[in-house]
Amino acid sequence: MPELPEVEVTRLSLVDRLRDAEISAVRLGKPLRWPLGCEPASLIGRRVLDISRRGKYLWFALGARADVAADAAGGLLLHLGMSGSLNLSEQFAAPGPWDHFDLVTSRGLLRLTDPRRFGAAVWSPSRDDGAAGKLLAGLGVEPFDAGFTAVLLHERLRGRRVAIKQALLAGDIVVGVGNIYASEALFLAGIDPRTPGGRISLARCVRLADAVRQVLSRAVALGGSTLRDFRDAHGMGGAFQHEARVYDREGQPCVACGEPVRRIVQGQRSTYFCPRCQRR
DNA sequence: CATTCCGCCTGTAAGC
DNA sequence: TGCTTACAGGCGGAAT
Repeated sequence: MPELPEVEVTRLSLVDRLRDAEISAVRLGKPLRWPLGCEPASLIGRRVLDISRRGKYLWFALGARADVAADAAGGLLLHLGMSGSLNLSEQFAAPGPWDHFDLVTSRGLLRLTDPRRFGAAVWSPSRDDGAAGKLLAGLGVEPFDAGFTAVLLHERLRGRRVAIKQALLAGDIVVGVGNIYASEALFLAGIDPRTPGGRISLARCVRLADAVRQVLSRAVALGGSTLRDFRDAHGMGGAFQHEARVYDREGQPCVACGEPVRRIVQGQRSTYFCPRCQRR
C-alpha cells in the first residue's frame, strides 16, 4: 500500500496530535518484519518529540525518560509495508487479529494495523545511527528536496540498463515512488516504462522529475490512494485512485488518446502505460 | 558494480 | 460450493 503520499498523509494526520504525548504502555502482537529491538517497557515514560519522514519510513523521535538517571533519547522507525496503517484513537478498543503494535499515550492509542506484517517498528538510538541509520542508509534523495533535479536524475541513471520504471522503484536515486506513482509519473512524462534508465535524455529527465513531484504532491493533497484499506490516522481514506491515469486501468481507454491501457510485468510488479502516449 | 530473484505474510478475487 | 492459483501498495539480501 503505502508509498510516499500515504506515509506523508499519515504523518501529517499524527504529528500535531501526538507531539508531547507520553507513552504509558506498549503492546506487541504477532512479529512484524523486524523485531522491536528494545524492551517494550523501556519506551514507557518517553515523550514524542516529533514525527518526521524519510522515504516511506516514519521516525518518531522520543525523549529520554525523566525518571531514569542519565537516560538517552532515541526513537522508533516505523514502516507500513504493503498493508499497514496507523490509527490514533481515544477509544482504546481491544486489539484485532491484525493489530501488531500499540502505543498507549497521553493523547490516545496509536495502533499499527498490518495484515501482511511486512511493516515494522524498530527502536534506534537516533535516526542517523543504529538500526534506523542502517535502514535509511543508501536511500535516494527526497523528491521534494531541492537536490532532486533533472541533472541529478540524469547522472544517477547514466550507464544503467534497467528499465526506468524499475529504477524509479528501486529508491536509490529518488525515494518514495512506489508501484502506483511510478506508472503515473511515467505517463505524465510521456516515457515508456521499459526504456533503459541510461537512455533517458536530460530533457526527458526534466519532464520526469517534474512528473514525479507533480504526481506525489497531488496525491498528498488528495489524502493518498485508498485501493483497499489505506486510512490516515483518523480513519480518512484517500482519493487519488480516482485520478489515476493508467494504474489498474488495463484495457480501458487512455484518458489522452483513447488507446487501451496496457499492463506488463517488470520485476514481478505490474506496470501500466499507454503504448501510444509513452515513447522510448 | 548492476541486475535478477526470492522470501517475508495474509487476504481477496478469479479460474476451474 | 469448494479447491487452487494468481496477485496485491515494499524491500532487504542472496544469487547471478
